[in-house]
Amino acid sequence: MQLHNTYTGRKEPFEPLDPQRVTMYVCGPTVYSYAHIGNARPAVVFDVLARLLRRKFPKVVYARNITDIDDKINAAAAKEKVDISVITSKFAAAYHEDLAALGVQPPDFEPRVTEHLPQIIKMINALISKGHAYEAKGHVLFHVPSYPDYGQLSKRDTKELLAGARVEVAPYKKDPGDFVLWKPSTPELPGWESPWGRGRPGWHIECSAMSEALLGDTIDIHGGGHDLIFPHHENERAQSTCAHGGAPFARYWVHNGFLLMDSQKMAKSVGNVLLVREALKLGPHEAIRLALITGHYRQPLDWNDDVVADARRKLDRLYGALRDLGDVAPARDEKAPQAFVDALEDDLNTPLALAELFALATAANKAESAEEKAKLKAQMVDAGSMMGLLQQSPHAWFAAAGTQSDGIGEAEIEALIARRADARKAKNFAESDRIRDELKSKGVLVEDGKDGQRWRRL
RNA sequence: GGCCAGGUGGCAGAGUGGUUAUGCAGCGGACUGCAAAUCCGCGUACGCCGGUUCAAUUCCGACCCUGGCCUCCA
Repeated sequence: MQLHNTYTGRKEPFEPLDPQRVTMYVCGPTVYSYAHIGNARPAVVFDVLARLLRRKFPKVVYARNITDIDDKINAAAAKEKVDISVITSKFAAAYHEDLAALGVQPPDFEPRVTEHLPQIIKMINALISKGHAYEAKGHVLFHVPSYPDYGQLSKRDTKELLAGARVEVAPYKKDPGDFVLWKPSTPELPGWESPWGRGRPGWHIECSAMSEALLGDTIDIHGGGHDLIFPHHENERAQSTCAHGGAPFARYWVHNGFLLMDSQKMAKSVGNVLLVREALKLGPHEAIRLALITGHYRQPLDWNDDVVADARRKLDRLYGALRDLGDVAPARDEKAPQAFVDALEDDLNTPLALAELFALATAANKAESAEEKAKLKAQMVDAGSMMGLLQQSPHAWFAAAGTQSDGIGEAEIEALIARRADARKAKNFAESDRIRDELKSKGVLVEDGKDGQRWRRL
């Protein structure tokens, strides 16, 4: 299996430190608002990776944090005049709903910052005692020059790092690049007691501390969005490596590409933010998921109205093939074909894997023997499960996939189809076509097959 | 300005130093009462300019364009 490592800039053979146990940490959301479709991309991408790893290795420990201490959360709570836990529990629940709708399996651990203050404080203490951090005016700062390797992950030269920077340097910093591990809270802000007074952790230290607490000093895979490489992951790397006496932090750094909205950055200021819950209304949930993995995870993904429609038509074909296989029981012990697995194992090449899945669909459409059909059905369903697709019945897909819902029920559809079938038997094609048009006007397409009629919502 | 990622046929999107990606859309045929679905067949592609090579979309260099990051945005 190959995985692209941001650190080396290359695709490398993936071998976990412990062949029995793969550890993966992915940066999760800050829960101050609803997740947008760009937030969903890493969740889905690393879900596919986790599914693949679970097949290949005896044990996978996957942690994805929830950041529930943050200035944006504080701002949202202050605005609503509630405790931050009201905000964070609301949006954490919404996040779970959104991901569940996208077929994302829960990670093994979902650590929260509020539950790891002791570990965070302990790690900051370790950094101070090792000379990598210092206290200044109630803040604790990581001293970047104490870690000569700083900048290696993001390929940045620390000397030039601040040349074009857009922030003012706080006067208490020993070095302009030093970043906050702990900062003081004012009485009205949430805060936690620490050796440096009442305050709250910086953003980067939490991931280092939670990763250490759950997965150990060195983890196999650290994932997240491309935009997290700097400063977040660079800083995590510095913190963890220094706190652990030089032990490597993450062995493979994996980053998904950015999602663009109509070729533009998705941002509140542009007004083009698409929330996951809004996206889920654009089409079947499975189509939204597929749209997120239609391209390779490292490529930029340009979201627009067409990507969902496109994904839906792809699923129409795949489910159509499954439907045509009929009631045959999937063959036992028949798994996803090697070519499909190979595609995923080649740095999670979902587009190529998808092409293999379409090859199976074409073969299924041509299959004649029951044996062949049983085999292909099992292969398709198993391959689908590796990507979190094709896990519902074809009937459910075609009955629900429509967006032109006008409330016509299945019983009514079946009744009309029965009447139409009678008309066809009587060669009354005018009546047959009239009923077909009537159904179509209600968003239902009828298809005549050898064994009777089928229908789907448009 | 620095660093990173990308520019493939109508659209989406893989891949490769010389031979089919795949899907959607389109066209022709089969099938069908007509459709739909399905099957068969078809189409032109690799940003621009040089270089290496017998041969480059694929390697190298320059250039153009797009996007991201440059202290808390996945």
